[in-house]
Amino acid sequence: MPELPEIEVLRRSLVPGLAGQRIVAVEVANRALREPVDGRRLRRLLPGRRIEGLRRRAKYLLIDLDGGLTLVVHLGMSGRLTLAPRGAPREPHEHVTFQLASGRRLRFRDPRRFGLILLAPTDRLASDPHFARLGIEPLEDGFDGSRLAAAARGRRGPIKSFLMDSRMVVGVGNIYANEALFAAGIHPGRSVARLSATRWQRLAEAVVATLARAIAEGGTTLNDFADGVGNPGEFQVALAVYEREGEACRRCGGRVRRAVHAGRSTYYCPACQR
DNA sequence: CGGGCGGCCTGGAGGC
DNA sequence: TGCCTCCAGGCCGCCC
Repeated sequence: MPELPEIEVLRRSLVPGLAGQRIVAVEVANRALREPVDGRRLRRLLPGRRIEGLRRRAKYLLIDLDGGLTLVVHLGMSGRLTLAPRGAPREPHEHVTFQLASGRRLRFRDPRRFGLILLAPTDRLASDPHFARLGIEPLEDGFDGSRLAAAARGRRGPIKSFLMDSRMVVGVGNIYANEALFAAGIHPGRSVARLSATRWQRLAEAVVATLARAIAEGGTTLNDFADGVGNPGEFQVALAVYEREGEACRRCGGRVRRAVHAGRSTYYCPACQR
């Protein structure tokens, strides 16, 4: 489901129901996520804590708690984090549930269990192994073509793989890499070693514009994405190339093509992207 | 060293 | 209808 826009949409949707709330209990029904959930630690450290705010880093949602702790949630491919009303029945694949003082519950569901839940001291997040090697945040000040070009110096390989490499740029997954490259008019297979400064800049601007528009549209709902209160996104209707193999390019009318880079589907218009 | 690929899991879609 | 294969929005680690 979730790339940067979906996590940002989720974050915003959860603020009203979570900010200032106290966690009163934690249940772990299934600890087998990408890394085992430390249920004992969660139950020992979370009850009684107040949620001070929600942040996002890359595709991680950061729930800051009083006492200097941060609850880190990653949705993987199929994770969902939603607020359920008091008394709502447990749902399938609901692996971790946080009971709130308001009576609502924050529940984490994840059929494929590629997600992640962990607790870390807020002031040590940056050096946590999950965060230490993350690259540039594309929606922060200073993100531009020259920073992208600098990160790519000495590297080889297709620009699409570079865009999706979280050590270089964070938050851009398969959907938005495809869409941003289309918006920039750059062929996804083009080597990072053969991109002019002008095109690096165009790409940076396309990444920002694509992510910002997707956030404004509430994210992309292909199968099952919904924000923290159940609203689906609308950006899927604006997708220019993703999952549109054989359909008409919205710009030139030619056929959208599919290829594979690093084992992932790549969609592009061979006429518009060079 | 950096890039590419398989594997982790389950469910849904499509083919036969 | 039912079974089988393939594929999926992320990420890590192994291999070359």
